[in-house]
Amino acid sequence: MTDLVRETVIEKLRDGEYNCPKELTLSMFSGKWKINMIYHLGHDGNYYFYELQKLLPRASHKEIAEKLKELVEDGIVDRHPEAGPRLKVSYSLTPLGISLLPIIDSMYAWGEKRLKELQLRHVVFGLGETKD
Amino acid sequence: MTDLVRETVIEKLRDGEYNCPKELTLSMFSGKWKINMIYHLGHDGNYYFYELQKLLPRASHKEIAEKLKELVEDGIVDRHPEAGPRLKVSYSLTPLGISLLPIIDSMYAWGEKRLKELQLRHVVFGLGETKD
DNA sequence: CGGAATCCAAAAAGATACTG
DNA sequence: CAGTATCTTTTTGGATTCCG
Repeated sequence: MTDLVRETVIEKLRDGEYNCPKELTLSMFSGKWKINMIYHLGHDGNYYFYELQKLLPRASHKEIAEKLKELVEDGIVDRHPEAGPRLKVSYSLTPLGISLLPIIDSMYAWGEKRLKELQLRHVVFGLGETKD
Repeated sequence: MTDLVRETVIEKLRDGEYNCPKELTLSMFSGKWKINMIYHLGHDGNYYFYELQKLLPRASHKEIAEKLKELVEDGIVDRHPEAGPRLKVSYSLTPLGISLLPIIDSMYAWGEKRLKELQLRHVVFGLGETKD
C-alpha cells in the first residue's frame, strides 16, 4: 500500500478518532497518479487498464495497478472484469467518485490560472526586467 | 525538500513542458501537513511557528519547518520575522494562499459528508447487520 | 492482459543536536 | 524561538518476474 496520508487517515478512521474531513478528501486522490485517473475516468468515461497505461506513460504498471486498487477500496472507482480468453478489465467512477469531480475541476481552474501567471512572469524574467 | 508530486511539478515548470493544471494545484498542498496549515492560517489569521507546533502536535519540528519553507517558496504563505532577543516568526496566507481556501473548504465539506456516511456504516457493522 | 510478488534504489520522516 | 544539518529507519518507486 502507498501514501502516508491515506494510511494515516485509514488508521484514524479505524480507531474512531477521526476529526479532519479535509484530510479524508485529500487522501482520496493524493497518490501520485490518482487525480489524473479520476479526471480521465470522470471526463471520458470507462477505460481499460491498458488504456490507462497509455494515458499515463510515465506511471509504471505497478503504480497504476496499486492506485486503481486503492481507488476501488475507497469506493471511488468500480472494476469491471470481462470474461474472455485474455483477461480484460475496465474501470469507471462510482457515484462517490463522480462527486469528487467538482473539486477536481475547481483545482483544474485554479491551476490553469496560476499557470498563466507563472508563464507571464517567466517571460518577464526572460526579458531581464526582474529577478526571481 | 519533500514530496515527489511537488518536485515533479516544479521540474516540469522549469523545463516549460508543463501541461497539467490540477497537479499544480495539488502540489500546493499535498504535503503531509500543508493543508492543515493553510486551513488554520486561512480561518484563524496569523500564527507563530510555535503556535503551529501546538496546533499540529503529531507533526515534527522538522516537518513544520520544511513545509512552511515550501509554502513560502510557492507564494502561498508569508513569513514575518519579528525583531527581539528571541527570534519570533509569524506566518500568514498570501492573497494566492487565500485563493486556495474555497477549494479547501469544498474538500472539507465533501470529507464531512463522507465521514458521516462512513460512521453510519460503522454503526451498522457494530450491530452485525452487514459486512465490509 | 491484469495483477501480485520480489528485489533493489530512492525518497521521506523521526530523532537528535547545533546555531543565531 | 526558529531553522538547519546529520544520521537512521521507514516508505515508496522502478524493474523484473511469474501466474491466471
